[in-house]
Amino acid sequence: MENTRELFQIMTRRFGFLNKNCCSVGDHDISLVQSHILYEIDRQHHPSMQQIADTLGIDITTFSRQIQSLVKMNLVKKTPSSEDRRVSILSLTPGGKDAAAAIDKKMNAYLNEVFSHMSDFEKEIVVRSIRLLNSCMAKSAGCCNPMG
Amino acid sequence: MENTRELFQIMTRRFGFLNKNCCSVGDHDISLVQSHILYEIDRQHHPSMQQIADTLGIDITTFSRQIQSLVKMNLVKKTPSSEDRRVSILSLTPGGKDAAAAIDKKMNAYLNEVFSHMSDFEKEIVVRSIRLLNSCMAKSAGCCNPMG
DNA sequence: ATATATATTCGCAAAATACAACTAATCCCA
DNA sequence: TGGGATTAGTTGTATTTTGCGAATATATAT
Repeated sequence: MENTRELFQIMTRRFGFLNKNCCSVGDHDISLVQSHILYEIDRQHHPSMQQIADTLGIDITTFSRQIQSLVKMNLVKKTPSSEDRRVSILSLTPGGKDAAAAIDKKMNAYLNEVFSHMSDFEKEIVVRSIRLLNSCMAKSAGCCNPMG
Repeated sequence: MENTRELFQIMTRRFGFLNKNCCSVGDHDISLVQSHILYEIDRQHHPSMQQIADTLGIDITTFSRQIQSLVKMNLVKKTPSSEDRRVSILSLTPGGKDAAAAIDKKMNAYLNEVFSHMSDFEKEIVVRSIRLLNSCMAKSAGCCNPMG
C-alpha cells in the first residue's frame, strides 16, 4: 500500500464487492442499485421520485423503471402527493422494510466482523475518520456531492 | 450521521460517484470497469487474464471482451507467457500507462481537494485509519477479499 | 492417452441505461 | 383568468453491459 489513491481504490472496491454480495434477500434478488434505493427511501422524509434519483445520481427514466420493479416486488409503494399531484411520494412497504433491515443487518455484521480485528480505541478513530472524510467530501466543490 | 453503516454507505457511494466521474481520458471514453482493469494491470506483476478477472470479480467471458476493447483502443497488450503458452500476460501500452496516469492524477487531485479541508494531522489520522481498515477487511473471513 | 486448465468465441437472454417524445399537473404573469 | 412555460413522471426505442452455457483450440499435467 504505497500511495493514498491506492489505499482508497482498494477500500472502495472492497466495499463494492461487499455491497454486491449483500443484496440477495429472501425470495427476491435485489441489485446493488436497488439496495441503495431502498436505503434512501428509508432514510429520507417522504421523498419524491426526483429526490431519490438526484440523491443517487440516476437518470429519472432509469429510476422510474427501477421503482416499477420494486413496486412489482412489493417492496416500495408510490403515493400521489396531496400537495402536488404530479409527484409520487415513495415509501417502503412492510416487505421493503424487512428487506432494508436484512441488508442493514448483513452490512453491520460484516462491519462488526471487520472491526473485531481492531481495538475499541482503533475502531473509534476509524469511525471518526470516516465521519471527517464524509464531511470533507461534502464540502468539496468538485464532483460527487449528491447528498446535499 | 447516526450509525456506522450509514457512514460507510454514504462514503462508498461518494467514491462510486467519484470513480464514475473520473473515467473520460483523452480521446477515449473509459468505463468504470475499464479503469479498474487498467489500474490492476498496472499494479500486478505480469498478470494473466484469469488473475485480473478474479481480482475484479468479473466473469472471464465478459473480461475477455473488455480486454479486446482495450487492445483495440491501444491501451493494453497481450503477450503469450513463455512459461505456459496457454496464458496471456497483460501489460499496459504507453498509451495505457498515460491513461492510467491521467486517471490517477484526477483521483489524487480530488483526494487532495478533500484533504485540503483538514489539517495535516487529521489527514495523517484518516490515511492511517483507511490503511487499518483495509488490513482488517483483508483479514476478514467473510466476503470481499479479492486482493489477496 | 486422458484429463485438466487457460482462454476465445458464439448465441442467447436479462438488465441497466440514455435519449426523445409524450402526458398530466402546476406555475406564472400579462 | 387564460395560455404558454415548466416540472414530474412515464413510455418507446435503441444501445450497452453483463452473465451463462456450450463448443472450440491449445497447452499442460498425470
